[in-house]
Amino acid sequence: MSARSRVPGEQDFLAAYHPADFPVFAVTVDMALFTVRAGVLCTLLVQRAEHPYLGYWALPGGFVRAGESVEAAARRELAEETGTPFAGHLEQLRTYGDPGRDPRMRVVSVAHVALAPDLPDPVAGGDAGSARWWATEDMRVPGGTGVPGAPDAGGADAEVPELAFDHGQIVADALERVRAKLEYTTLATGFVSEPFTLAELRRVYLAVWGSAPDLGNFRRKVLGTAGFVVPAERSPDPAAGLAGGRPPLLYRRGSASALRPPMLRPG
Amino acid sequence: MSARSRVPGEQDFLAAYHPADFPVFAVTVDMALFTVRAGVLCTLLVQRAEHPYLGYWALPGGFVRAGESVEAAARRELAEETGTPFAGHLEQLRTYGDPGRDPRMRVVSVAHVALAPDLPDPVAGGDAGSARWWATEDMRVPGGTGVPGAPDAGGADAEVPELAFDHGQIVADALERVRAKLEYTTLATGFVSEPFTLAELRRVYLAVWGSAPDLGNFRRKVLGTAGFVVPAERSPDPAAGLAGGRPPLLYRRGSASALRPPMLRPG
DNA sequence: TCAATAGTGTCTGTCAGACAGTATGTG
DNA sequence: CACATACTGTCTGACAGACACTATTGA
Repeated sequence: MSARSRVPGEQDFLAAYHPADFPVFAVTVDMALFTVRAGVLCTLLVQRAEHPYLGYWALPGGFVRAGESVEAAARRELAEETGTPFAGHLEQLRTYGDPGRDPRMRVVSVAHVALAPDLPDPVAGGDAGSARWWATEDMRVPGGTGVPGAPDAGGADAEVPELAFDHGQIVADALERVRAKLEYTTLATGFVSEPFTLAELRRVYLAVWGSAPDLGNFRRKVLGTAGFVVPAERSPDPAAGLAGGRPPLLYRRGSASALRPPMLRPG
Repeated sequence: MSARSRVPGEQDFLAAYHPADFPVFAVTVDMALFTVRAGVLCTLLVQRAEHPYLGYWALPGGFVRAGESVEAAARRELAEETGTPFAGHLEQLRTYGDPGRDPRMRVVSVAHVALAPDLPDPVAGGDAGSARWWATEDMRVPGGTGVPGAPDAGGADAEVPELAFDHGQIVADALERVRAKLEYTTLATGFVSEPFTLAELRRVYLAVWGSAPDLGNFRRKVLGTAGFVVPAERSPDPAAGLAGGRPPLLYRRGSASALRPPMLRPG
């Protein structure tokens, strides 16, 4: 950027520049926000209160504002939905820009994946008529089979949301991204709040993959990977004593992010 | 999509809809196109003939047209640069949309990664002043160290292009994507033209990673992975006899796309 | 016969899958 | 004590790293 000023004539050019005839787009962000609640992988959806797709469920999102970066727009939307500055993991997924995906006008949406530990029920208000967590397993998603084998949140005849726009495809792509990153990164720690036990961390894999790695092998992999987790002080927490059994050791997230070699999904 | 028409009032709403006051963007595609030429990983750049960044080198790309999908725009740009419909691998990389990345107006660019075997020198003409292949190793890229150990195309004091916009960052991200995908997919076969030898395929890894896997282990992995490559008929090609030595077996791309477990980079 | 390229065999360590066992808490 | 949860040990097979070896061509 700093080297640009040395091009002769550029300032004059820019001063005289007027946008030419190119197509005009709206740019939005859509957030596939995941959390694990009671052992079930959940996705946040909002029910549309306006046309098009009135009454359908959609990913939270909105327009990118003038002067606002795409990532800033994503964080703003997350903060609006959760009521606090977003502290979890956020990454870009991909951009969906087919003509006709929004019947109003030409919109390209930069979809993101976000995840955080055990988020509360969404705050009321906002531009959405209503917002709630849905078990990702229950969402009818293109090519997706849900999460077979995971604890069932709503039974076989649970409600299923009808998704607006191409948001079913976005959820499917986001879910596959999260499943894949659990294999070769330490992303799973982003689903648990600190301090956490290894059993809690393993239940994240169960919720996301639908099956958990063998207990012993899982412990060996996690504890044998430098920086995956670090021991935490044993809290004098008596509230955890609701279940009889040996009290578990506690851990916090480590500094490592990659897993080499990866932890492969069973099956 | 077909279920939408059942929402009462939607057609009326859309008929009366006028775009509200939201920011207006231009949407472009930028193509990080890779090929291997004479054992060297190369990237196509075009020299800008206009402000801003006049004289700087940029990734080929352009505006997405009205009614055109983002992927169609990417394929159109590739065809314009190479002179033929693009037959290689194409995938979306990520979207770059920081305000200020283009001084003229607000632009979000959907960057793509493309690769193909041994592409020829670019065709003259087009909107670019000139286009040429650059050794990816020679490109000054944020956080990048080039490809140490690979055959050197231009010597230690080779020319280095100065990149326009944030294209240095895009090239760095694209290179890392390709390097990573060589580990867990069969993407490397997209760099060689059929039929190919295992030595040629291995030289792809050398060019992209800067170091090649051990010969014996590489053959074991490739031939032991069902669908990575399939044997081709031994061509009666006498032109290949320019070098003394045992004539190699020939292969074609197989149907497999994933490598489980992956082939890890050395180092 | 030599040089040059292609291809094979094998030893070894690492690590994941499978699963049986031990430890430590509560009622 | 039984019981529940947490944690450890170990056998085995798959596979990658390292490297020595054989094969087939042309000059």
